Amino acid sequence: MDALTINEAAETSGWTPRMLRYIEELGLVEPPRSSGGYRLYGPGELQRLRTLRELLDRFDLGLGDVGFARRMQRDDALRTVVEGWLEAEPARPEHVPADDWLEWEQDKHERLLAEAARRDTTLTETP
Amino acid sequence: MDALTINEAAETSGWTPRMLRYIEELGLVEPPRSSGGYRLYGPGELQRLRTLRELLDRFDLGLGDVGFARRMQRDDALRTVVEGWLEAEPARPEHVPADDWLEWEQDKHERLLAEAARRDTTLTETP
DNA sequence: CAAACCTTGACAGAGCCGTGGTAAGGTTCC
DNA sequence: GGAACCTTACCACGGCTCTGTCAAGGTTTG
Repeated sequence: MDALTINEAAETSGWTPRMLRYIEELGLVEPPRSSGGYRLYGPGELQRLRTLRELLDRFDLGLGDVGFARRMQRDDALRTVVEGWLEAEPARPEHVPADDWLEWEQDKHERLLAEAARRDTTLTETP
Repeated sequence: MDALTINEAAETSGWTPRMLRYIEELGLVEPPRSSGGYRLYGPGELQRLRTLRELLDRFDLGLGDVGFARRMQRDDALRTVVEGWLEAEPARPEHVPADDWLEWEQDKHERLLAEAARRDTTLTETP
């Protein structure tokens, strides 16, 4: 019986029960449930909750930030497109004529977005 | 003279001038400046601004989300720790006794946070 | 079975985010 | 040199995030 109920978990982790429910809603820490529906926080969940707090304090993040990171990690299309966009940031290479560069950029993003679209439809189209 | 000034760039990109300044503030699109301080949007910046809009619409993101992704990409310590935290999420492996698993988890996070600290101090301590 | 706990759902407020506007002043260029 | 543009720096406001609290009802356990 080393699983804590929500109020106990709140006390040991430093979060409030309300926040524990919110954190679960964001998909960050999702404890298993008892047969009656009670959340059961085991050592793993408690550890995650403590390190989560450290993470937020240390880097001044919000729960939403970590939630977004989680989403990026799970959604291949999202991650690919965002990373593609960010990678295109560096200054224009001087050795490539501006026109060609633009064309290359456009092509690249079209490819990325097209790929994302393909995955979307692959996932959603179920006739 | 194929560099547009902020109002022209706003018109062609669909953003408002106010938003272009905000986007720059977030570090997402930082156009070079004229000698007098005017922002100069070249083809590359315009392309980035258009794809940024697409990106936000397509995945229902906020500018803050992309800003956070950018921060993660540039800050090694941040990326390492966040990814480490997220990777620890999967369910407890059944074949590892709970106590050992917890210990392993703690060690892992301590290592990650310690590494982050080391990088911080390496960067900030300049006696 | 009853006390003490848990559940979901709703409302509520403080604070931040995205956005617009405006003012005071500098730059460009005809 | 002056019209038209740009700069930064503020104030403002609707909406969303985070957090608390309460209500109505189900679960656990002595």
